[in-house]
Amino acid sequence: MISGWEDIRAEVLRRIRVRDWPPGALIPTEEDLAAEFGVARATVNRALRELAGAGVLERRRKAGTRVAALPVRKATLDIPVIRQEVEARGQVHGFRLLERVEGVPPVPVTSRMGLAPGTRILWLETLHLADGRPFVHEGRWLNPAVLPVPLPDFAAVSANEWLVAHVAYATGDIAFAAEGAGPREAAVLGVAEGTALFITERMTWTAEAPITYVRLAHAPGYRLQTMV
Amino acid sequence: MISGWEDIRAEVLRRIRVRDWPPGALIPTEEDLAAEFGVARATVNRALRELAGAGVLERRRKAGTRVAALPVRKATLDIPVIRQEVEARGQVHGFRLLERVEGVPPVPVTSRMGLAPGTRILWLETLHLADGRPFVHEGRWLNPAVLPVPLPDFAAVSANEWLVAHVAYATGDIAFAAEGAGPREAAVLGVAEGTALFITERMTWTAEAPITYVRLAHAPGYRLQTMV
DNA sequence: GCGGCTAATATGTGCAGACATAATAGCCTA
DNA sequence: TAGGCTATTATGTCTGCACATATTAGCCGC
Repeated sequence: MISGWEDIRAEVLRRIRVRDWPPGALIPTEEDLAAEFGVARATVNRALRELAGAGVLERRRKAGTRVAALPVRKATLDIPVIRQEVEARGQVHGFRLLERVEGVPPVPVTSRMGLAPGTRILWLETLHLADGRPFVHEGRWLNPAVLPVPLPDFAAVSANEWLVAHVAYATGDIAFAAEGAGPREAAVLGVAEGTALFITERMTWTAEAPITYVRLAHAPGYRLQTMV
Repeated sequence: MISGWEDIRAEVLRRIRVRDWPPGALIPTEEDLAAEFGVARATVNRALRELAGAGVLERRRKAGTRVAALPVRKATLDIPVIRQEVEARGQVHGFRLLERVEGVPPVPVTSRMGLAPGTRILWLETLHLADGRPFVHEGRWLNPAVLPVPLPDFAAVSANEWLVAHVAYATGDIAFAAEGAGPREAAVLGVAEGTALFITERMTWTAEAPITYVRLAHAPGYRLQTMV
């Protein structure tokens, strides 16, 4: 017996998968489906809206709902705090603050952060450990102009966790790439120079000003995984 | 004037960002908010549900809704078909089928696909081009047992696009990693051996049987980007 | 036949009310 | 005091109705 929007979502997905409704096909209207399943239109709407959000359906007013021809798979990733990530593997998290200085970031960073050239901001370099072994090398530029004072001792509290607890973040973007280890990363992570490393880059903003730019270089073997 | 669930979502987000409601804090109940904004509870529910889905709020029955203390950023990635990805850059997509043979995949692949050891399946090796230059090296194991016959000429039509159009996919998972280029990848992509490459691995299943396992090795410079 | 206006239509969103469900807080008993 | 049961409560979901909005199909005039 079908009832509830999750049942309807499952049934619609089943019909798409067994090709009752092949890619590109127009499916019945919400009203028709509601009548067929014996539920209210709002319930069908909820189910179809979810499937459209997942990229399985394409909906347009008046035009109707059709099965996505080239399903742009929308994968959702959980980007946890590093400590949680390590602990989720059953390992013990630790970190060492390697450097804390003020300076002028390189041009690509200033431009991406939208800072005036020559602005001096805070640089933190941290090595995260899992069970005592190098896990991630973190390089972070922090804009002190938007931070509450006093700043903590970043050797005792991870910058990431202090920020989420004390700064009103707004938006950001994340990028992933693969790069060969530079001399500094190689030395800190204990790998040969040029070793392929998984890189995560994050920019965070308040409504107006940049908060922080982070570059994470993950130790070899790191994988970012998703379920679709 | 606030009305409509998107306005409410924005207002709640604003209060979180300006720390009216700091991380970990309990926010008013749906009923209270509905009264405050002069809307129906369903409207508030829609707004709060969206924010919970984005990882900004945590909701539990009876316990109420609280601002996520460690916001597990949920990033959504669009995983398009390679042709679309190339065309979105304003480049011309092309591809060359390098190899098509039947064989027994290596053990890690058979086990991940859940195939009996020794099963012979189809292997396709393809090089995707953007404006004529190497873009992605694709290695693909295909389970012919679940494919409709006749199989097409994969030199003329990309395996990926033929599959989405002709096979009832069901689920899959995606993983990203960084690896040094092997001899084959280096030769095909025109880079030095050991060059850091961005790797995408995809497994696709019908309800019961594995369909395909793909490994994509992206040419240097590739970035996977997200907006949060 | 062509261009533009209009009416029809499917989805988007809203409301008020209802019942379901999970999880806590507090009570009651041993 | 500890343990378990129960009432309470906030969210989860559903219904039936209504109106808004985008977009298409078709009509109409030229």
